[in-house]
This record gives sequence, structure tokens and C-alpha cells, in this order.
Amino acid sequence: MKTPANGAGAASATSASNSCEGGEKKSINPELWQACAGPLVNLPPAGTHVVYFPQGHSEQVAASMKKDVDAQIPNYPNLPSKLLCLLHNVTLHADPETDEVYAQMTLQPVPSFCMQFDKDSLLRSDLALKTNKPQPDFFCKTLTASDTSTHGGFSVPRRAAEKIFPPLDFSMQPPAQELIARDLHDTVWTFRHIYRGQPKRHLLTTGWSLFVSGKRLFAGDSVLFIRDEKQQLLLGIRRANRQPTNLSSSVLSSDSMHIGILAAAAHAAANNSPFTVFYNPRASPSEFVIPLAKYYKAVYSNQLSLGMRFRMMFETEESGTRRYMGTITGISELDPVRWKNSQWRNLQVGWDESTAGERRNRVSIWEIEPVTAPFFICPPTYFRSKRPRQPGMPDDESSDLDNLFRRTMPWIGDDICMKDPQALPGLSLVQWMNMQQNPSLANTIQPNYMHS
Amino acid sequence: MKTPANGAGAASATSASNSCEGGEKKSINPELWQACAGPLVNLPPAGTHVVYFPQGHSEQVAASMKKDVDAQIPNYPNLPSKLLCLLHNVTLHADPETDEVYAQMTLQPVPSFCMQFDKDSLLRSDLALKTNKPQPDFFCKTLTASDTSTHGGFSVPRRAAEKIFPPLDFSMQPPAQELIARDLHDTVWTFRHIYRGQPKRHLLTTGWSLFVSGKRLFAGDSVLFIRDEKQQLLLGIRRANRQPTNLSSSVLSSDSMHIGILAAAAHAAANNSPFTVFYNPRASPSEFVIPLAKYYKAVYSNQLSLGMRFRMMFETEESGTRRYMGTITGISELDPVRWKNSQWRNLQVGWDESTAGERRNRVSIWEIEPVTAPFFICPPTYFRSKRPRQPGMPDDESSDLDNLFRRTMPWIGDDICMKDPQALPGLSLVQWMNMQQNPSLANTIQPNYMHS
DNA sequence: ATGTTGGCTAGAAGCCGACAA
DNA sequence: TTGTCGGCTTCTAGCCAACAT
Repeated sequence: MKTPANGAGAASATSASNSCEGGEKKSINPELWQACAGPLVNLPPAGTHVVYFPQGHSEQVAASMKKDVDAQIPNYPNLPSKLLCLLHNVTLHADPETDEVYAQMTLQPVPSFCMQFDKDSLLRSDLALKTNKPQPDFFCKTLTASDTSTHGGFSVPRRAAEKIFPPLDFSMQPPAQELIARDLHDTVWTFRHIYRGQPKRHLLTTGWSLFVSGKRLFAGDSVLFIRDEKQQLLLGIRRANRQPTNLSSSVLSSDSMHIGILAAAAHAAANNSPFTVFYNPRASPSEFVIPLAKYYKAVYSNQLSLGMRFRMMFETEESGTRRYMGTITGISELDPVRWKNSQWRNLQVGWDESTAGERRNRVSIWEIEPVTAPFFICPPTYFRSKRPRQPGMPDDESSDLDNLFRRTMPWIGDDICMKDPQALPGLSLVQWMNMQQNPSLANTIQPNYMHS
Repeated sequence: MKTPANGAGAASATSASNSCEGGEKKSINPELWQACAGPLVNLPPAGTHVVYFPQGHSEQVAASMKKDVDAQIPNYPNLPSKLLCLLHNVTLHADPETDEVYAQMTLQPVPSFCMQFDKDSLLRSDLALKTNKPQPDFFCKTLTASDTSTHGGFSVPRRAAEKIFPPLDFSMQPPAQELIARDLHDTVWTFRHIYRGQPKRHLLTTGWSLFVSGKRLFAGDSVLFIRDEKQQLLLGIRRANRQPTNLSSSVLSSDSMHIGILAAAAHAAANNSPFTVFYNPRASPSEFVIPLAKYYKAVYSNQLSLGMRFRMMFETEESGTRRYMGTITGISELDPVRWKNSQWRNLQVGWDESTAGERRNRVSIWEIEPVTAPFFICPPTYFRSKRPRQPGMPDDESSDLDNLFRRTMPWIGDDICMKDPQALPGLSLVQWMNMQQNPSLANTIQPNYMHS
């Protein structure tokens, strides 16, 4: 009686065997992490090039601390507003207490003088963008009051149960089975899945309340189930946007955190040494590590202007995506003193739908999709002589990087590029970046050598 | 039925009216904070001078992150191993999730050239040290398995109940009352206090389990009750030394945190501008903000040597203190490269009791009390001419700062000092500090101008 | 003096279909 | 199709003294 041989409860949560002690690291399931992070999050893969925005990084910290940046922070005049980096390493994590997902990235600044224009880097970065890993079967439901009350279980949406759960044996009366699912920490949760009621519906009963209380879920939070390639059931949670849990950190002052970010980036930039950042996709909409190709396309294929119409992706309630229409109402720097010529949230925008009260009124150029015809500019003058471009291009769906290459540098065949990418004519990408930093060229969002 | 007019439960936790929104700050009860922090914690009061050790600060962060300092951290050659600071502000906090207590301190470095020896500062700092606020009535109990199980309530130690709780009406059968206590966040907890059983004992029944589950307490954690000056009951918790909850922070990399600390301190030191630190007394034994007088006494009144015997205070299980005896086995810098001539944990020690496995083997000079006679040194040479000192002083209890003054600077009368402290002969305290930094004088822990 | 246990009981947790929306 | 509710059952939370240390 003192130590029961096995638990009497039908449902129990037992942590799996792999511990995180002794240097052994838990490996987070990437599909589950992605599902918890949301459909808009797209981490650049390790080995590709990215653009890092210290301003955005600082903003994420400010948001998670619920405290604005103070004036007390020293200036780091040698830290540019963006750093071209090689992304060495990406590891996925989940907070053991809250299941909050985040990613750890190791970045190494690429020194300006050795980064000749490397089409291969761009293509690899671009390829990674387009490689939409096939979303595994997946459903996400926002919990209702009934789902989270102690009065009952969880009402499973019909489509979801049929698509994700193993099929029930409908010869049983009522049809029921035991579901076993693992969370981000490989903790096993067991549920009784039953099809009953009048009208019939899928329900999770025994075991459900343990999960709700164990994860401290409330109505408004979301739960999601996915089935991995081995037909195993995985489940994750996504909390509603409550106020940040840690208003103050109790470890480091907000000032020290901001200083830490800037000083770490400045030190890394000065020495071209690697540094580590944490990206928390759900803490705030601050994607401050941008795939090089995404940044590149935004800067060099979109001719932006006041009044321009655009679309932008947002996440829907049930973890889908939808586009909202908006208009550019202003182009200006967010912090012209500290972050000169940064494109971080340099677009002021208005939204078509008045219900969009919570949508941000400042976005970055790589977040939007202009609805006017993309306006391809030419590479700098010494490249533009051979084939004068007619302004404006038709708005077709093939306006990706490959076409951009062919249009702006049509004399470069794919064969040559792929065989010997290092031998390309020396258009330095960093030269471009530097031009972005150059105030004399930055009156418009775009260096204006189109009709010079 | 849908919305009950008032809660049926006899015990309920309701947060008090003062919110932390709208700039209104919760003010933490200092006695309760102190009780939760433990008997050894002694925060210097605002307005006094302190010595700040960035190395110790860094250590606290390392401990709370469970990660050692990396080699990746840049050096801050202009940041000395200790900073003399004016403590502008001390605010007490408690983590709303875990009730972990911590203090926020605003420090302003005192520039070397304007800090002439200020006896007043020292005396004020010393006075604050000696002002042991009268400990309010107080008890602390480590929770047993029975205390935390769902099977029953809380067994109150007899002495504690009689000392702290309001007296019961023993004419009742059984004697019982309702106890109302507030925690650090001013949340009200209600308990039924009853005296019953065979043999009779004090118990907390109804309401207790709500507290245990609300605070997520487990056997081994401690609960403490105190009675403030208004006879109000306050209660706090102290968790057992489990593994740190936040192994990684999900906000800032460990490296960035360390850089943040160092860069913030370096920036403040360079500009003599204020900076903010968090001191978490229970995260790790890293008291990195030391009252000036305490530091001063340790450096200038203790002649330390290898083999020297000493006593040191530790906290006992039930929030008391006791002294352990030890021997100095080595005097060496913890990190001679990064932190030259720091006194941070520069003593290697052994402990008399073999049960002392968990006691630290490196301590700082101000943590110990030598059991040999204190060995007063003289102020630097230009001060020492008038009255040559005989080495060694009797070990009396009056070896405090006032006596130290009279002995080392007997020509300075109290009257003169108090009336015009600014007019004192120019013994710069910072000169001393700088000497501590000077390698040529730092062969022993103590500048050796005694018998020069 | 106080930690643990078995006995007992009140009340919450939790399973069910009914009934809307 | 699915959220909420009343009815009912089961089981745990929780009060008590006995007993042990």
C-alpha cells in the first residue's frame, strides 16, 4: 500500500527517459516547435546568411520586459543598424515552465571586405525561403470555457479528430480508444478519446483535466495536435496574449539587458566573432534575424512610395494565415539618432479594415507585399550600361530571386554561376548595405539611381 | 446560480486593492522581505556608500543561469575589480510567480578625485551596519510531507503558535479562530486555526491547502509567519534549494547578460552615472554590494595569513544563524587575469566540521571573523609618523569603526570631525582602493607598510 | 512535541445526454 | 457542428483522533 506497484490512474503524465542532465540535451521536435511558433515564423536554416537588426533585438527585450528603452543606454557608434551575418547554428527550445517556444541562434558577422557578392549564398538563402517544408497534419483549437472547466472534458472538432487521431473502431459501443501524445519536452500525456453524445461528437475525457491543470491552461489558450511522420501524436500549446509573465526579470535590469545586447553585437561586429541571440517568436512581433534573400528582395525589388498599397500576412485565430490590405502612409526612420538608415519598421502604414485596431502601424519593408507592379531597379551604374531597363515589370508570380538575377544581370548565365560562383564580377553586397547606411542616398527608401 | 453573490469557500485568496498598474507601485513590507531573505542578508540603506564587485555580480548571474562565464566575454580593462559607489536607492521586490525576493539598487560610482576621505560617510555606513533593526516576532518551519499532502493541514509548532498567533479562547470546545495573513504581494490568505487532537496541538486546517497549491509548495520548502508592529499577521515562503527554475532565460544569452553587467558598470564608471543592479539574496551566496564600513573594517583591521583560524556565520535550517570554524588554507586571486587585485573570494578555506560538504571553499575577507587578535595597521606612511603603533591589539568587542579611528588617527577628535567633516586632512579613500589595485602592493592581502 | 496513518464524510471532479446556437 | 448545462456517480480532499517517535 505504501508504494503502489503501478499507478491506478488511467491517465498519467510521466516525463520520458531522456533527461537534460549530464550534458544530454533534449532535442525538440521541429514540426511541433513550428506548429507552436505559428505559421508566420520561418527560421532561416543554419549555414545561410542573414541580416541581424540590433534595434529589433532590443525591441524584443523591451517588449518582454514591458519597459521601453531608457535614455541611459550608451551609444555604440560603431555598431551599424544592421549586420550581415552567417547563421552558424539554430537550436530550438521550449521553456520548461511555460512551454513558451524560442530559438537560440549563433551569428557570426561577415566582414565587409571579404564578402564579395556571393550568388551562391543568396541562392541558398532563397532556396531555404522557398522550401516550405510540408506542413504535417495538424489542428489547433482555442479552448472554450467548457474545455477548461472542471465540469467536463475537451470537445474535439470533428474534422480534426478524423484527420489527426487514429481511426476509431466504430463497432464498439460507444467507439473509444486511448490516445498517447508527447509534448515539446517529450512528456507523455494520455487521454481517453470517445465518440458519443446526441448528436455524436468526439471528446477527450479522462486525462484531459490533468493536462489542463498541468499546463495551467485557461479559456482562450490554444491546444494543437499534430501527427509526425512516424504516425506519433504530438501536442503543444499556445497561450493567449496575456500580459507578459515576467514584468521584471529579477536577474538583470532592463538597462543592463539592452546594454548587453548592444555591447555583445558591437563586440562581435568589431572582432567578427560569433555571438548568440534568443529569438522568441510569440513574445512580440520582432523578427530581427532576416534571411538574406528576403531582405535582399525587399530592398531591391520593391520600389516603395507614399500611398502605395500592399498586403501583409497575419495569423488567424485558428493558426491559419490571412492577408490584410494596407497603405503606406509614411516612410521615416524609427530612431534616426541611434539607428541611422535602418529599415527596421521604417514604414508607417494604415489598414483597410477598421477592426484592425491591434495591427501595428509601423512595419519593415520585408514584411509587406506591394500590390503594384514590382519595380526593378538596376544594379549600380557600372553594371547598368549594357541593357537599359524599361521601368516597371508585369506583376507575375515568378518574380523571385532567379528572375531578379536574370533581369538585372542577364549576362550571367545560370551555368556559369553554379559552376563558379566565386568568380562573379565583384558586386559587393556589403557595398549595397553601406549605401543603405549612407545618408546621402537614403532620402527615399531606395537609392535612386534609376533615372540618373 | 450563475454568478454567486459571494464565495462560499471559507478561505479565499484575494489580491488587495493596491495594484501595480498605472505607475502605482506595490510597497513590499521590509520586515517580511527581510524574513524571507534570511538572517544573514543585510542590505545597506540608501544614501550610504558601498563597494560594488562586478565579479560577484557576474557570479550571481552565472549561478542563476547555471552556466559558467564563457571565454567569449570581452575584457573591460577600464572597469576595476571594485567600484566605490553611492547607493542612491534600494527597492525591495518579490517575483509575482515564485515569491522569490530580490532587491533593486541604484548605484552611482564615486569618482576618485572628488572622494576625499569622508569620515562621515564611513560613520554613517558603520552606523547602518550596527543598527540591527529589532527582529519582529517571527517563526519559520520547514514543511513536512504531512504539511504538504492533500490529506490534511499544517501542524503549527507549539512555541510558534503561542508567540505569533493571536491567543485562542480556550473556553471554546475546541478552541479555534480564523487567521488572516498577508503575503509579500499583499494577497490575503485565511486559515482556520484550531487547537485539538490527542495530545492537543495547534493546526491550520481550512484554507491551508489553497495556500500550498497556490504557492506551489512542496515538502522541504519553508513557510514563515511574522507579526508586524500593527499586530498584523504576515506570511512568506522560502523554497528549498532546488535546481534553478530558469536554466536558460529565453530572453538573453548568458554571454549577453555578462556583457550587459560589465558594460553597464564600465559605462557608469566612466561617466560617474548611476546604474541599476538586482541583488537576489537566495539565488547564490554572492553579496556583491558591500557596505563601505564593512569592507573597510575587513581590509584595514584584519591581518590575514595562511593558517589563520576564523569563524563565519551560516544560516541554519530554521532561519537562525550559527558560526562554523575554519582555517585559511590559501590566499589567491580567483581570476588574476580578468580581475586583478580583487578581494572577491580571495581566501581559500577549510572547515572544521566534515559535515560541511556544501560550504564554500572560497570566501571574501569581509565574510569572516578572525579569531586571533585583530591586527590594526596604520594609515599610509605620511600619516604614520606621529604615533608609531605597537602591533597587535587586544581582542575586545569594541573594535568597531570608532575605535579604529581613534587608534589609527588619534589626532582627529570627534568634535572636529563631526563639525567639519569636509575639512579633514586629505586621506583619500580611493587612494587606498587604488593601492589595492596596485600589484606591487598586493603580494599579501594587505599592503605591507606595517614594518617598512 | 509533532509526524504519519486509518476512518469517515462532504463536496468537487468528472462522465453522460439534453438542448440550444 | 459544438458550447453549455442539469443530472448523476465517483473519488479525492480534507477533518478527526489514534498512534508512533
